[in-house]
Amino acid sequence: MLVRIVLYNQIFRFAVKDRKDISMKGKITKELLSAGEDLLGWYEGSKRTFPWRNTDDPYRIWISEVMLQQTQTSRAADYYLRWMELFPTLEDLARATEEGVLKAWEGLGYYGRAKNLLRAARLLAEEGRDTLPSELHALLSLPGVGTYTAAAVASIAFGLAVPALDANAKRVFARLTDLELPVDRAEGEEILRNFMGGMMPRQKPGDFNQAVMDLGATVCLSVTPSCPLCPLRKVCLSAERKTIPQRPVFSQRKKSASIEGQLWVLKSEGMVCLRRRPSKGLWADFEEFPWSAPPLEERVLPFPPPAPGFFSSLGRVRSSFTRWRLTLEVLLFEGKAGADFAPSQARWVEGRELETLPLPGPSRKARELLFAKGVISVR
DNA sequence: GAGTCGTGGGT
DNA sequence: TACCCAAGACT
Repeated sequence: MLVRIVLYNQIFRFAVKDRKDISMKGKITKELLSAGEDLLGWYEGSKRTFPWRNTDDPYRIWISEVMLQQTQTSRAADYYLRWMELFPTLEDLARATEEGVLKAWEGLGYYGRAKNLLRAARLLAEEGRDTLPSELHALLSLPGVGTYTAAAVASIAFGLAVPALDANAKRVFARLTDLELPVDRAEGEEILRNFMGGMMPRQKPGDFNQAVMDLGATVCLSVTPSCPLCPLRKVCLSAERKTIPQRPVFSQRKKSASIEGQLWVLKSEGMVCLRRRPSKGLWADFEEFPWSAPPLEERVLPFPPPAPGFFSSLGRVRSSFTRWRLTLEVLLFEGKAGADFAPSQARWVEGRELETLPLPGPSRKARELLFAKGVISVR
């Protein structure tokens, strides 16, 4: 709760206070404020079109913002449209099942987001609400809503003047201020959030936040920025000093490691064998084909591995998360359950059930292999 | 603060 | 191929 209050104070300053206390090596000047207006003008002519920009429904904006956490817009669009057909309102979502929500989220990653959406919808429904609250602190109290998402929803759906500091905004303002501090640490973030909040025009905060993101996604690119096209080039300290390629600065990038292993598809009379994952950690609560990739995951398999000679390889599937790059060989065992293999802590499901079951990445790709190779015939 | 949590496209 | 990284939140 304390954390929530601190976050709340961090972004709430800009909803109530003036353009003071900008802890930049410079201040919010008239030129900068004017540039902010220029950016709004640029946005009017250059903004991207997305399905979530056709609405002012706070529920829809909330869903889109959560889907877009660490996710590129091009991937979220289809999921958003499908989600709105399945769960068009907050009440619909509150009545949904977790399996239904996870199935709708399947393939989008960070599945805690979907679980949190459901939790939040149920919490709000219990309070008798039919839409999102408009107060910043109430938004922040929802599971899965942090500083960025609260500010985005508050500004876009409710017109509150709070800066939504996402990765795009960090890049844009780290360059504008030529910030040498890392943008993934509290000190750097605080400076950038102050700067952005100070520069933000008070009349269209939602448009301003989205303008910054669009600028970061189409002009102020990470590797190949188009500075000549930038409406902020005249006030960009980094462009002036030719430090664009060095901005923004990140504190640490951890290296990743490759791991190889095997994934087993046990098939017996049209049925396949799945196990359930633990309720915490990676792919929590999902069912999946059993796999092993020591030393990353040395879990007890639900069966003694079948004798060699009865299997065929269907190909490889890849998946990466945190600092691991996982490659699994998909091995198919066809035989008779009980005789050729005897799973213990697993369940058998009909092949066609795989379609409706939410599966984690490797199992999802293995399922596609099964369908593609006609091992299981549905569709 | 540092780790964890997914995925697929871009270079 | 082997990286990088994107509309972050949580523990």
